[in-house]
Amino acid sequence: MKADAVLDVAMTAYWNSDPADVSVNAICQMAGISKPSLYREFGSEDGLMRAVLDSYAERVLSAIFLILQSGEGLQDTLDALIDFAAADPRMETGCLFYKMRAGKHRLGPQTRARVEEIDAAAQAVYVAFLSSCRDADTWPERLSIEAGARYLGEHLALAITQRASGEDPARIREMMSLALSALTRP
Amino acid sequence: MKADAVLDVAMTAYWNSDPADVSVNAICQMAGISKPSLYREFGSEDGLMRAVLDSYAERVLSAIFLILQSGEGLQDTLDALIDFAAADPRMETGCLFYKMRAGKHRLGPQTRARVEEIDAAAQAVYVAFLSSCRDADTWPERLSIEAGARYLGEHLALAITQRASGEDPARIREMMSLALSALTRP
DNA sequence: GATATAAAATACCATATGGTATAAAAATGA
DNA sequence: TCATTTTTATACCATATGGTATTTTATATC
Repeated sequence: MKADAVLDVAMTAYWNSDPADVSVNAICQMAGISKPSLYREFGSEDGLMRAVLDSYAERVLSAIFLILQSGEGLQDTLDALIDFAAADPRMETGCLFYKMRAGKHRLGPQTRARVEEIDAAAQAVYVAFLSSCRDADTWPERLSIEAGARYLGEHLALAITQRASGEDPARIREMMSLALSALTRP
Repeated sequence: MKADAVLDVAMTAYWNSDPADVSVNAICQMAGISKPSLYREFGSEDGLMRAVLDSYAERVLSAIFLILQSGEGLQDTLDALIDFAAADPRMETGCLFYKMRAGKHRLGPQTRARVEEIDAAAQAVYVAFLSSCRDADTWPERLSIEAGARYLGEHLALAITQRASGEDPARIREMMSLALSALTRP
């Protein structure tokens, strides 16, 4: 059994339920490998989670960053983000990164550090996006780019997290549209 | 040791960290009672949590409902809510109810049922509040009262949850103000 | 004061967790 | 073909969990 296959199994398991609710034993069983094999490959549960998060980041989070860098103007890009959060099938069971972030205190040191790195990277991407294409006419006065970026990030997380809890996509779309309209209304 | 004192100890423990991270053993130790005593009083961990949630609801959640029923107009009441979420010292470590709701799948049946009851009650209170004092001029067109109520509830939860994770109160206030401005802007 | 009764504390059980030592098996070398 | 080394799997360990049976302690009654 190759390490990539184990990573895949662990990722879908963590992703479909919650990292805190999936044990190492369960992953070994699902992947059909023994615990010593897993520990030789990843060192610890923390090491496994960190590897899963890395793999997840480049396979999924990059999709969000791509939307932000495609650059079709503020309103269109926000609409694309809303589409992604409320309708993309990949987010049907939520976002593994947000799940990890929500239970950050339960993570091991490696995984927690990666979560914080990714969080900072995402914030930087939001800032770059907003400063590249915000419209001075519709942007709220006295709202800094940084604050707008945090606002955007929080609402993306909120929408996708609601997705994981089975909320109606139409409602999620309505909520997120309403929230983000604060960034494009004069 | 009286049952009320145990309830108090359990409530602050659950509240300051997270219901999922506090064991029955730890509560017994903190309260200075034995496990059999606790189990005789509350039957199970689920029973204890349900009792704690009931006690919490009448001691804390009622404060939110009071703000909504005091009726000073839409904008003023929303400001009072923002104040409560971002600055009230009782919310410094977050809201126990929201913590339970966020980890709903980890709760026992009694507690989970209570969480859903309280959730529905809160939504009803928001609806009553909004329909009593919304201003047809500033209320967004094509936004139902129910959707507005959900929006309000979600942002209250978001703000208080951010409070629990140590976010800067000033930032929380800024975010929540921005979000709720969607309900009072023409 | 002796005894019956209610309360509480200790000790315990079954289970699950993350993690590892040891025994079995397979592959590799001669 | 036999010996050596490396990989794999079984069995195990220490710990923590929710929950109880049993023993000890205190209380009340006679």
